[in-house]
Amino acid sequence: MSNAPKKVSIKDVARAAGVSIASVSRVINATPGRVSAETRERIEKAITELDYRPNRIGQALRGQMNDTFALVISSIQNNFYSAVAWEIERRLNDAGSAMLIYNSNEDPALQDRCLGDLASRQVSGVFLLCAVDTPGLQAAAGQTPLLFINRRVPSLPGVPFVGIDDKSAAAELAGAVLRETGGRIGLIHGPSRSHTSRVRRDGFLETFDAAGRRLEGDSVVEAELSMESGYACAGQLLESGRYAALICGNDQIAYGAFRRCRELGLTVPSDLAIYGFDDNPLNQWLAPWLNTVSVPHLRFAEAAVAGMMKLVEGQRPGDTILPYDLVLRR
Amino acid sequence: MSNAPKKVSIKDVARAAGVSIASVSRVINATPGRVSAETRERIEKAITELDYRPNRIGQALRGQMNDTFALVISSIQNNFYSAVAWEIERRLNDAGSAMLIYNSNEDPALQDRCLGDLASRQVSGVFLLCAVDTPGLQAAAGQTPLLFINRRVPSLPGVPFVGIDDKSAAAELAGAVLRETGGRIGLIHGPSRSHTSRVRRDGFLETFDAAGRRLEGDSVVEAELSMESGYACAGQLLESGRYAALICGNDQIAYGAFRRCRELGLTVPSDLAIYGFDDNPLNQWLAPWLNTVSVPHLRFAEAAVAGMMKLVEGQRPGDTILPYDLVLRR
DNA sequence: GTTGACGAGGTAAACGTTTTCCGCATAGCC
DNA sequence: GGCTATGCGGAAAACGTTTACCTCGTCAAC
Repeated sequence: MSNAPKKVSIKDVARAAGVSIASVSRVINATPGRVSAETRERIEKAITELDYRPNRIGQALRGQMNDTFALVISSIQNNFYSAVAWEIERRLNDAGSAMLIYNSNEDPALQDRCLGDLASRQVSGVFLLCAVDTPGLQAAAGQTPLLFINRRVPSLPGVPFVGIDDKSAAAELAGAVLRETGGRIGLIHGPSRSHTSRVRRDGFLETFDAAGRRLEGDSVVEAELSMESGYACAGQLLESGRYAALICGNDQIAYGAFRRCRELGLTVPSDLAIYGFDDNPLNQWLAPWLNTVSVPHLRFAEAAVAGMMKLVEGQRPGDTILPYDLVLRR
Repeated sequence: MSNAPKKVSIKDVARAAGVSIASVSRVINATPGRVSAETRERIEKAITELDYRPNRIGQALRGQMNDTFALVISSIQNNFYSAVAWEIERRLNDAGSAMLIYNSNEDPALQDRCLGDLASRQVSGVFLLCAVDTPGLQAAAGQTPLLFINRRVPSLPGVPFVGIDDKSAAAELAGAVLRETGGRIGLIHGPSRSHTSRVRRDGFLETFDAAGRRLEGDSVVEAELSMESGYACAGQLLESGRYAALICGNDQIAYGAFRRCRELGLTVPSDLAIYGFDDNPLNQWLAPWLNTVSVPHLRFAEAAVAGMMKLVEGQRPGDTILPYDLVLRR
């Protein structure tokens, strides 16, 4: 404890090697052709002997850069988001960068607090895993490289986006529902505040309309993207009658619906089929009853990191629309 | 994009208010009795007008402190760990701090890479959510405030710990198993490399011994703390005979075992009961069949943050042993 | 022998803060 | 009026880097 061994700085290395700090810096940064082989060797020896590691704070202050990224996630409970977050972390770490993490909880004020905090930390870039449109977001857009994942904010078309074609995925899932059931269909979609949720909802509804099986108004309800809300909305729906299938705006909502069905004595999927969206990696272990759209979270992370790297180099990457898969479990 | 509006620094505020940067700093830090009310007011006006926020990098460089903490988590897949992590993040954010996150994946080399990276980032403290004993950990212990959560490292008794009494929890759970089943019992415990896993295993085995129902050697297998490993080990166990109950080292293992049972045509819990450990918050939604020990993840986070705050203030908080609950679902 | 180029390495400024030290008034005291 | 105490505020050093600029040899070319 206490008497911490003094941190070793570039000065100590310079002194140990008998050179100036400039030369040490040149060795660290592998500046080409500025230091002789013999001096370089001496410095490297001193570095390993002292176990010196350049202080990132000093580097950041001087170079305005940080090798630190931030990820703002809108729902800590959503395991699909977690999975994406972790994959991003892994890739950033492999690249020698670190990741700050913030939860915005879909709350505009909280999101802005996060973004403000970030600004004062000089991060190199920010991943937004489902952002909401706020003044703070608009302000941040001019200051820091931003990248949207899974949900875009229409008022910021210049910010690159990584996601899937939600509309067509929703339409395909709706097609599968139509094929597999002739009974009554319920829809619990996400909040219309979210662009992605709106697009999915429209994909579902338009497909049903086109097939001549328009959903009645009381078969469609709006939920938050949470298990609790799915539970509540499923209860509301199911007390007004029998359903053959429930389509949910994402897997979290589906989990809530599942619990409600169980409590009502309904067996899934024999009494009623449940459809979700995202394909949480946990599903194959715990939710074999869930039909869903598999969104490739690994490729999300990959594309997001690649896009961010371009961004920090000053390029302007385009949007990345990834393929998805229908997962129909019986 | 590009032409980013120049960041506003303390100098700009000083110029705008017609004072020196020292005075601005005094206002920011609320240094008592060093600046007159009228000057303070002028400075505060300039601050809000320019929307100035002190640069944390500069502050960190000067003050050797960062208001940034790190959390190293050993398994990204474990939702219980995620839940704890998120609760810590929330509390740190409320306190105006940020959280860097790292995944060690139970890999000693990866953990040491994380700790090395952390050292160069001058973090204020590190939460270790299930650490493994490595040279890098020993080195970090002298440099930075450390706090163990859920798993201690016996060779570092000086580092505070937040957790439960795993031995007695395991014994209680084993007692419940004995009470509820007269059939054959299998145990899939965690890796003996982990102190916590060893303690839990001993708690189980000693209770069975004491009750005169010693488990035969082939009813006990060692798994990693993952669903995949639980799946594999459950397969190994179940091919050697029928079991009335399977006790798993944690919930992740139990999920894997559940999937194996399902694939073997066994119904849980009527054909066979499954017992886990941790009580992942998801269980109440997706795993109503799972008996487990409920570890209070909110209080973990609370105690961990409180302990860390003491640590950064130079105090030496003691270990925190929290209460647990048996969750027996029928 | 003078010049120029080039290679190696040092000096010092700059990044944005905090904090120590100092100076300048004003006020209070004799 | 001279003295000190006090309150306010500025100057500058320091934190650990990077990098633009400079200096000093050495060597080749004329």
